[in-house]
Amino acid sequence: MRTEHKQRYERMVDDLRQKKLKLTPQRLAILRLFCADESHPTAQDLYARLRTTFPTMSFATVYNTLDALALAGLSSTLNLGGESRASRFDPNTDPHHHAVCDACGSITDIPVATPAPAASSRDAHALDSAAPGFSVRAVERVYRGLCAACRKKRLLS
Amino acid sequence: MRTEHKQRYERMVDDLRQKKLKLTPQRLAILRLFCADESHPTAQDLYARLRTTFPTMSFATVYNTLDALALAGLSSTLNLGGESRASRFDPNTDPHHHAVCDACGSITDIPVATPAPAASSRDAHALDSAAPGFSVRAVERVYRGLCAACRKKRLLS
DNA sequence: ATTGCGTTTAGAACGATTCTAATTACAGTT
DNA sequence: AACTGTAATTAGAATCGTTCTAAACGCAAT
Ligand SMILES: [Mn+2]
Ligand SMILES: [Mn+2]
Ligand SMILES: [Zn+2]
Ligand SMILES: [Zn+2]
Repeated sequence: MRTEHKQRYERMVDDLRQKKLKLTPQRLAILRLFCADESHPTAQDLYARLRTTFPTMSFATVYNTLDALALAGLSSTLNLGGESRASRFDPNTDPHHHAVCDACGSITDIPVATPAPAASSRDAHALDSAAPGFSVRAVERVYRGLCAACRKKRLLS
Repeated sequence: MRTEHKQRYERMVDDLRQKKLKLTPQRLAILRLFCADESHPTAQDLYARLRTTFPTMSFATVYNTLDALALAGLSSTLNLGGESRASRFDPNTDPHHHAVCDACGSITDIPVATPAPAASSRDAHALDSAAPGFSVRAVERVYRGLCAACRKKRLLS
């Protein structure tokens, strides 16, 4: 998986260059951290980690850089509610779903299963009768429940 | 559909009574408005409408009442991001999905299609290999795209 | 009618995000 | 290597949505 992250980083840097955006040390530091982060971090998460090696880093810069990536389609934003209402940022551009643990809040990527034609036509029908003429651009799916670790903990108590 | 809303209202009032919560005029006004609202209103939306007929109503009361309903499982909360980051409240307790318009932000309920066993087992497998041991409590699905009205507008321009 | 305690209220506090205006520094030019 | 235009960074203020607080109120049981 290291190569995958490397590729992500390259794509991000290329995009900044191509858009004539400046390759500042702040941006590169954010990119290095973000491209390898599977945890769906909040802006706070990233800021806190960046601060240790980059004490002058500002919040606005974190948000600005994530915005630039989002504009390029290289990052997306998740709003999952729950404890903290903070947005979570996702460097994984492959279409995928999310499993969110009710107890610990961990977010896991779930690759999309190629859907059976019968099922997807049934879904399409349900959609079309409830929202006629709606044209779908994307479908998001969130599984809510308990991750393996939290389920184990719950059984012990 | 009027009867359905009436039933919702009755269930909400019954629940307050059963929980020994007081049937204040504020709560009843919120319930009357909310039980018949298919638009997934924000707290602001409800507050603004309540204020016209109930000028002393406070924000805290709106939130408190929605919390009480949520605790009873009679209301749920949606965090869809986008323009406003405000939570949307949903009095529809049937399991259902949502179609959200990118342009106008409208949210439409989509009943769940009874899934084909083949498809759901494929999904289960994808979930289990990416998040082994995760126990699912609920699945949320959001269709993003353009509603019929906004698509029409887009074609004209 | 009395009264206790749950409820409402206005406004302050809070967390997350965006904006502002002054400073800094990248990258292209000389 | 120095210069320079302009984009980016910074700290802090502002804003938005939501929750908290403490005092006043009023439902409902007696
Ligand atoms: Mn993800
Ligand atoms: Mn709904
Ligand atoms: Zn967990
Ligand atoms: Zn629309």
